[in-house]
Amino acid sequence: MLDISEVAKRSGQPSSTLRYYEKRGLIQSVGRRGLKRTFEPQVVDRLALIALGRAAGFSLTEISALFTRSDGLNVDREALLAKADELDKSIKRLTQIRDDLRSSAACDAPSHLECPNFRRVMKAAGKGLIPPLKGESPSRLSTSD
Amino acid sequence: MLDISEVAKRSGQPSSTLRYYEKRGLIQSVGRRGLKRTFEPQVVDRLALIALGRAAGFSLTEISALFTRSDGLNVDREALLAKADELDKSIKRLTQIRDDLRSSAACDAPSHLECPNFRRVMKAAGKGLIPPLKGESPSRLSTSD
DNA sequence: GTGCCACTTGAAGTCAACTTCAAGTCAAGA
DNA sequence: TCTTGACTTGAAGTTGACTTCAAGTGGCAC
Repeated sequence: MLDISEVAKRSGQPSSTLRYYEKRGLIQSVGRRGLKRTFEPQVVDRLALIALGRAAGFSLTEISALFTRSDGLNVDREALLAKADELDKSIKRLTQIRDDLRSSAACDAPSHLECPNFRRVMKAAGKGLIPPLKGESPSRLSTSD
Repeated sequence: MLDISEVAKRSGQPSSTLRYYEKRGLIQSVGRRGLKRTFEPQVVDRLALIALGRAAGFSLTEISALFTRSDGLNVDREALLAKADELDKSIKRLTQIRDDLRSSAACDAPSHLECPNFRRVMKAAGKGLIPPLKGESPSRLSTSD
């Protein structure tokens, strides 16, 4: 049995997060030693699973659903594949945007507005064909914080 | 000259967003017709530019900075390229996660925890080697809303 | 001239995933 | 025995990008 600080250490999550996850039903403590929560070592694997889900872009709500629909450690394979497909779409779109960004930068028209490529991109962006990545900027993705 | 609802129609952004953008200094109205803001048609291009930036993952603050550092329509090419590089990293990471997700789903070990691939993934995720895509889930990326 | 209705405002609310805070508790070491 | 300090709690705060709200205004059709 592990106490919360041990789980925090092993999972890399602060205990505030662990308490939050427990409140959300993502993990369970098995008892108390005095005031302190006690966790089974297994919870560390579960937290790794949650971290993977978050990395793949699952929301905590989606992750709960996965757990509910599964036996607790084995996750719905269908859902995994569906998420992989979603990621594929994201990747394609990001690739497109990246390329557009590069050709916009490379375009030597006097104004970006006169660059045919840029106009096309803007038209697409304006029409919502490139819906924004809401939330945190992807720069976060490349910083290991 | 366009009024706010015309700009909204042409840009696809609700007028609340336009007012918000103006407050943030991302766009400017040129006058009033009575109470109503008046915009130059050019603002539609600017909004398209903003939409592109958002799609590429720039925050509104970053976009302001780009405008400040540029002449208003031509954007800092360096910044564009830097963002493209950032997107490259994001894409690589998402690709990795996607593949991990697929091999986890395909793995026929009795438990995911016994799948060597899955264990590796979880270890990486747990160690923060795959920092989460915070904010909105990428599913948003594939829905054209 | 008068009523409609799209606009105006600042302030407050929303969402997700946490973090921070203030106040309290309790096992354990000196 | 008493202090220490890591834990506990619920509530409130944070961030970014907006949206929603309540109350007010004014051009324009009738």
